[in-house]
Amino acid sequence: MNDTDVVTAWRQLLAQHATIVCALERELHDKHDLGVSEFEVLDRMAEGVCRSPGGGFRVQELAECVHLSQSALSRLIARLEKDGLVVRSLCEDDRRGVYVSLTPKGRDAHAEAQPTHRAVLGKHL
Amino acid sequence: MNDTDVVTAWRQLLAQHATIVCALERELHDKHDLGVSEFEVLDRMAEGVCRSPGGGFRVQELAECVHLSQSALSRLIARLEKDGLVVRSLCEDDRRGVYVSLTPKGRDAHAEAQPTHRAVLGKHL
DNA sequence: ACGCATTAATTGCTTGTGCATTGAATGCAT
DNA sequence: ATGCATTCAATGCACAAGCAATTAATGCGT
Repeated sequence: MNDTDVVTAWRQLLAQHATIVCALERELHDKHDLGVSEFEVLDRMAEGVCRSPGGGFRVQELAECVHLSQSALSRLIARLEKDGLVVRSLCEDDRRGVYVSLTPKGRDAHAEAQPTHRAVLGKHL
Repeated sequence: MNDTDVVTAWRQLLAQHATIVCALERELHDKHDLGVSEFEVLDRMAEGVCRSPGGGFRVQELAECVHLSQSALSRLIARLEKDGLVVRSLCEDDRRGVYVSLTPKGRDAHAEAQPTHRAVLGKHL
């Protein structure tokens, strides 16, 4: 792959990313009052990946899932918690850590938003 | 393409984007004191696309090129101008607008950074 | 048992971004 | 010529993200 091709591919990636993120941001925010990162976190949690043996999700793991820094995730979780979509609980076996879990309300919010999310992706991929 | 495939593709896109942007940000900032968006703008200008007949580049056009809002571009141009990499000049035929042009220093900065940029892309694509 | 490096998460601070607004210039219709 | 909607760029404002420092808990070595 020569330089020109690489740059072309990169720009295509940038363009596609920008288009989709922008569309998702708009739709998710307007219809469900959720940001893209917020939905992505709810989505991972609803799926159950990143689940720790204890039954909750560790902030660190979620951060890696959605490609955010741990500080960004910490605040994102705080926002979700303020809206009642997740709860933080102490984890017994390592009291430095926190378990984050979906509330029923969070599960509902995700279930409502998922079709919108899929629809936007479907349209653009 | 079913839902699962779409989501898989989307996550792959997100992951790739995150990885590359992160790597670029680090390398460009450390070695050339440039952000990714800043470089992208310099790159487009050095290429000469988005060039207006007047000889400069309009803010609006550059904004579309790099997928940023008009206001973000305005401030980005201001940063580049502060560093002496571009200059703003009045455009005669439409005095609402401005022409942005690369300075020799800006051209040099781009020429220095481009290999780094290409190298990172090459490694990840 | 004690210190010390390490790890988890939060918080202070700075910066970049988008939306909405503003100010200036344009051009079109009357 | 005058008014009015439109367009270009800049700015006020709010907010999300990263880095660095902080706090708390863990565990490893001696």
